Amino acid sequence: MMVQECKISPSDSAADGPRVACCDLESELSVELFKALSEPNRAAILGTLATTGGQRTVGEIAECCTVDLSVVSRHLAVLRDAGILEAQKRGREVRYRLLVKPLADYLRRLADSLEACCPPREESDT
Amino acid sequence: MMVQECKISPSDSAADGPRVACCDLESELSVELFKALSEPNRAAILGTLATTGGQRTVGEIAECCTVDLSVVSRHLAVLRDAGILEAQKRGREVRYRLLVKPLADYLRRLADSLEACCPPREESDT
DNA sequence: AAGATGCTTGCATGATGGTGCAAGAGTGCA
DNA sequence: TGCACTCTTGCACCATCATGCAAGCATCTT
Repeated sequence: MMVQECKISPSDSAADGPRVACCDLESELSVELFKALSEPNRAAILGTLATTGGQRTVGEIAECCTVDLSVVSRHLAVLRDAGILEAQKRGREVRYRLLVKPLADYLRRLADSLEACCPPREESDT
Repeated sequence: MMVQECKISPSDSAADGPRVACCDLESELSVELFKALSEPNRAAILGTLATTGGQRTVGEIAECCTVDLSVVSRHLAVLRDAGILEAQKRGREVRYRLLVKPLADYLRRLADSLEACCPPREESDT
């Protein structure tokens, strides 16, 4: 709740090239990130920030769900601490922005790690 | 807990080609999948199944964490209902297998949907 | 048939987490 | 300085969930 650092590790795979070792998987698995995405209202918030794009104030974001604004504020903090959102204070307002690239990169890196561990078997994997 | 169907929708993006619409994002966001991955022991189970590869019995999988075997059995059911694992009963044993390809495809599809909504801005996204 | 093995399920318990309300902190305006 | 506005935080409540133990179910062995 208090940690500011980005929980999604910077895409070192890009620096190291496309090679992904098998043992990387467990370290890649960000339980906190998944936990952040595992709540319906937080998913709605993420969807809102993705579709509207750019920065949005807490009040604007809160329109996407029926819960109290304080609840939305807390959800935003969770997403921010997970490294998915970035907060920027301007005057009284706090504008949140979805960190699209880091999140998308993380998802792809995780997919790569998975398949690096277990090469897909076309005949059995559905 | 009881549902057998795969919660990860079959990769229709592959059928429709690389085009991903923005409004797809919310439907792509599988809260149940993320919830399944948001528990440390389940993440360990997934890591074990990924690194060892192939099918593993419940007893074998249970060695990866310190909790009771019944707990592991329940975690496996959650992962199976989320569409990540496949169970196959053989005699007394039940062998679980990680569905690598569907999971990896889902993660990449989600990444594509995200960037389809919000084209990455190189100057601001870290 | 009887017992052993492998796994699942019912039940109770403790921990975690989402929620609303009220209060607080920070900022802008008159 | 006082007030309105925006957001965060403390607190209490309730729901969900992870866990261990015991019992149950299915299968294999003798």
